[in-house]
Amino acid sequence: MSAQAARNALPRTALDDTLAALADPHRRRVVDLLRHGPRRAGELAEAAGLSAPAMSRHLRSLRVAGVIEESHPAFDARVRIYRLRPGAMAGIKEWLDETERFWTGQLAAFKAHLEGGG
Amino acid sequence: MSAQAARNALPRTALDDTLAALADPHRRRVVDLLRHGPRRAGELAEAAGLSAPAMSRHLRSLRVAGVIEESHPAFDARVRIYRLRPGAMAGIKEWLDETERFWTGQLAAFKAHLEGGG
DNA sequence: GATTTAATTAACAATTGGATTAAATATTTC
DNA sequence: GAAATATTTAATCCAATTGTTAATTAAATC
Repeated sequence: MSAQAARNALPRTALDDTLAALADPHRRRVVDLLRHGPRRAGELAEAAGLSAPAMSRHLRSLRVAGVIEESHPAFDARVRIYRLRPGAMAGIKEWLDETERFWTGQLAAFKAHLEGGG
Repeated sequence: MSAQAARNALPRTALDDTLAALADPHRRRVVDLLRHGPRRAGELAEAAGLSAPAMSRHLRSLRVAGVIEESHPAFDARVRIYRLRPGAMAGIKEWLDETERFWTGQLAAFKAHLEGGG
C-alpha cells in the first residue's frame, strides 16, 4: 500500500512541470534551438545528437509542460513542426520575481532592525 | 558500463542543478518559507510536513544547487539555519530573459516578413 | 500500390530520485 | 558523564525518467 509515499503527496503544479521540463540539458537545448524559429522534430533530433524516439519523448515533455507547441505543415503532413509557446515561462518568472521581492524586502527589514535596535 | 547511457551525456550545468532543485514542490515550498527569513531545518521539516531525513536531503539538494546556504548559530551549535542565497536564481532569470528576447525578436522578424513579402 | 520517409509509440533495461526506518554525530542540559 | 535534542548519513524500497531497438502509423513518391 505504500502508505508513507502517499502521505505527503504535494500536488504537482504547472510550475513543477515547467521547471522539470527545463531542468534537462537536452530539453533546454531544444528551447535554445527554437529561440531562433520553429524547427522540425528531425532537425531538433539531429542538432541535439539524439535518436528520433528520444527526441520525440523530450518534445512530448515540453509540450505537456506547455513550453512548446506542435503543428503539421500543409506541404507535408508527416512532418511535425515545433515552436516555443508564448508566455510559457511567465509562471516561472513570476515566481522568481516574487521570491526576489520578498527576500530583498526581508533583507531591508533586517538592515533596518540592525540600524534601529542594534 | 551501460554504453548507451554514456553515449549522449550532455554535461550537467549549474543551470540544470538550479532548475532541478526548484522543480520539486517540497523544495519550492522551502524556498517560499525562506522568503520571509532564515529558518531552522526542523522548522522547515515541520512546516512542510516532511520527516527530518527527507527534509535534510531536500536541503542538501538546494544547497548544492546554490539556492540556499547553511549556518550554525552561536547559541546552539546543533541547530542549522538555512537562508536564501542572494543571486541564486540569477542564472535562471538570465536564461529566461534571453529566451524571451530571441523569441520575440524572431516573432517580429516573422511579422515583418509577412508584411513585406506578402 | 509498393517503397521510402517522418515521426511516434511500445517494450525493455538502467539510472535516478525521493521516502522510510535505523544508526550515527554532535551538542546541550541535568 | 548520562540522557535528551537537532540534524545528518546509511540502507533499502518503490516510482519515475531516459535511452535503446523494434514495431507502428501515416503520408509522400515513384
